[in-house]
Amino acid sequence: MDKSILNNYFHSLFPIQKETVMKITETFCDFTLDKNTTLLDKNTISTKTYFLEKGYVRSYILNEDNEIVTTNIYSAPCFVNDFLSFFKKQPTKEIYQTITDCSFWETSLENVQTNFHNISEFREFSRLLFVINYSKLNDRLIEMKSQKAETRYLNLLKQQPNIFQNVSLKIIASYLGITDSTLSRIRKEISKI
Amino acid sequence: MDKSILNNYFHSLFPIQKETVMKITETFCDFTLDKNTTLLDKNTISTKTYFLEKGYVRSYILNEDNEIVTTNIYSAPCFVNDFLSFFKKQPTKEIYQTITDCSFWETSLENVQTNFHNISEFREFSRLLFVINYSKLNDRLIEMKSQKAETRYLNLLKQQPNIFQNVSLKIIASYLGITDSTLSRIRKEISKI
DNA sequence: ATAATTTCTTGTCATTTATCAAGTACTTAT
DNA sequence: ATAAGTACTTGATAAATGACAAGAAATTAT
Repeated sequence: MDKSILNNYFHSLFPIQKETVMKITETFCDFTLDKNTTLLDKNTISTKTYFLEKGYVRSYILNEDNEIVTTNIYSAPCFVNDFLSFFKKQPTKEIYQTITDCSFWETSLENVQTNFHNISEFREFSRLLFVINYSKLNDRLIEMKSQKAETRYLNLLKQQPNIFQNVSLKIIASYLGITDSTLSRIRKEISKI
Repeated sequence: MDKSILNNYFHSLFPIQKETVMKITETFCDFTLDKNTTLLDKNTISTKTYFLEKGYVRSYILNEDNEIVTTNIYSAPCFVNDFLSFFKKQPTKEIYQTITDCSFWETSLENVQTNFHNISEFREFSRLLFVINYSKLNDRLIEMKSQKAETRYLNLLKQQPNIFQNVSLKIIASYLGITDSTLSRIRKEISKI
């Protein structure tokens, strides 16, 4: 039950006292999942918030033709949450699945609420997480609209090279919004130079 | 100084007492802007949060070739915010500009902070706004990755028909991530049927 | 160790969308 | 009222990406 990675995550984002963090993470419980295991299924209501301590997770949807569209790739350490489902108790549209063996910490909405309303630093932290996540998503949408596939690939390679060591090209292609054949061709073209 | 639209916006999203809303919006001040006016410029730090009471606003970035990429279209009533700039005091990447004549309410970060830490209903409301905005953005990214331009156009037409009465096709095309000629051809194709 | 499955690559061809350029229809400013 | 600018459309052509299929390489299961 070593909570150092979880606790350090709070410190890394926000100036906050050691005791406050310990109080916040007091209710977190740990568990592990093997690779290719569902963390949170489609059409369920997420009752927990998850902190990914180690490993890689992705979220995806199935489109009309039942093809997988990867919506996000999470690489530890980070929180993994379906905000709409967790905070508004709505059924998930996406499926969350481990890509590698993973270790997590989890806590309930009830505990989050207690902390949110009683610990001002946790409120600030929560809001900061939203701001950061929103901003990242916004950047991805801008990139998706204004850059071609090759540029998006090169950006990802630069910004998250670790993903390429741990996630299959099939998943990465789907995350970039292209087919795996197109990704393969892009990589071939780049390797020529 | 009729705050009814502003106040009603709170009630429409969240069960909350009349008195609480009045306390929250007490510090909001109103102002108007003519069409095609900059609300928040690039590379500035947003010191206010804005509520759009009437009119249409868009945010956009200029890409490498100095072409406009419309990132969002806001139609009243709604909050208009650059979260990263407002909450993390970072310079804006986007430019926020009125599309039509607009009326706004604004308040400072200081006031938001006071409410956030003192009024539990405001905390819940703030978080709800984040959850909703995040979820909308996520849906747009999924659509952008998995649907072709014609489908994205038809979805927008269905979900926000009012935009088409108030925003030029040039801006709508840029919002949809396509050129205005492509949008023109899509509309021609659809009108044939 | 072998078979089965999945991932990755590559070829051919089709579809979607962009680019550039020109013309018409509106709006806005003087 | 006229000129200037902007929005919208359309044509011809090019670029980006997808669809489908087949084979090679890697991984997983038995």
